[in-house]
Amino acid sequence: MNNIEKPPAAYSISELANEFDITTRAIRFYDEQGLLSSDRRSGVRIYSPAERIKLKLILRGKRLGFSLGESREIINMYDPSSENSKQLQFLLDRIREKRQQLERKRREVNSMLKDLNTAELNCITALSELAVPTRQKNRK
Amino acid sequence: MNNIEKPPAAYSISELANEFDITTRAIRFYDEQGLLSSDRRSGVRIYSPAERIKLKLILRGKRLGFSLGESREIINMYDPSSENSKQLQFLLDRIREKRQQLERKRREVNSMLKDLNTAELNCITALSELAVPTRQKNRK
DNA sequence: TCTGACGTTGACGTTAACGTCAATCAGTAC
DNA sequence: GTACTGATTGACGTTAACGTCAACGTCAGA
Repeated sequence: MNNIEKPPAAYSISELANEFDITTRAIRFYDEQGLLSSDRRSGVRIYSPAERIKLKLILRGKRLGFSLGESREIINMYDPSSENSKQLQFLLDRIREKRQQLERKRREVNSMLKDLNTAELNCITALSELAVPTRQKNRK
Repeated sequence: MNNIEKPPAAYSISELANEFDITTRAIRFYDEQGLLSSDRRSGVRIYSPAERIKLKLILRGKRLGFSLGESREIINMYDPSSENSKQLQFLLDRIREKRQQLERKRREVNSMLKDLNTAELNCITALSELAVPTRQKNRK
C-alpha cells in the first residue's frame, strides 16, 4: 500500500478558506460574483478541484494588482468555449493585450528589484560606516 | 546653441497630471496623505523633479498591486535618513522583506505569462481547425 | 477692470471588495 | 430529543482611493 495523499475530489468552503488563508465570506463573494461556481449538496456549497484552481488564479491576480473583473476575464481566456471565428479572434486579441500588461509588470518588478538592491547597498554602507567610524576614513 | 530639452526644475500639478494621465485630485490626495511634499508659491503647489519621481514610484507600485501605504514605505527605503544602527538594521530587514514579495510577484507574472501562452495556442489551434474543418482531419 | 484659466480647500459621494452580525437550517454526537 | 458544529442568506457597515461639486483666490492678458 502507498501513503501518497490523494487530492480530494471536492472541497468545502472552509477547507478552501483555510488553505488559502482567506475568509469564507470572500469565497462566497466570489461565488456571488460568478467568479466561482459551486455544486450544492442540500444548500451547502461544494467546490471541485477546477474551482479550487480558479480560486488560486483569482488570488494570484489580486497580488499582481488585477481587479476581480480582470481576473474573471483572464480565467475565461483559458477555455475556448466560444465556437465561432469572430469570438476566437477577439479572444486572441485580448490574450495578447493581457500579455502586454504582464510584460510591463515584469519590467516594473525587475526595475523595482534593482532599486531595492541599491537601497540595500546604501543601507549596508551606512551601517558599516557606523560600525567603524574612524578607521581609514579620509575626510577632506 | 543646442536644442536639447532641459528637464524642468519644477512642475505644476496639472503638468504632472497630464504627464501621468491621472487627475489633479489624485495628486492632491497623495499630497494630503504625505506621499508627496510640495512647495507653495502663494498657496499653489509646486513639485520638484524628486517629487515627480516619487509620483512615478507610487503609480508603478499601484500597477503591481501595492497599496499607497506600501508605496510610501518603499519610497522611504530610498533615503537612509535614519542615523542609528538599530533603525538601519530594521530598514534592511524590511528591504529584504519587500524583495521576497517582489520575487514572488515575478514568479507569478512569469507563471501567468506561461498560462497565457498555452491559452493562445489553444485559441490558435481552435481557429485553424475552424478555418480548415474537413481537410486531412482523421476522426475515429 | 473684467474675464478666463488655473489653482485652492472643504465636504460629501462613490466603487470595489469584502467584514460583521443576525436569524436560520442541516447533519452529527451524545 | 438536545446540543453542537458548520453552513446558509440577507442586510448593513467599512476601508481605500479617489470623484464631484461648490465656493473662493490669483494672476496674466485684452
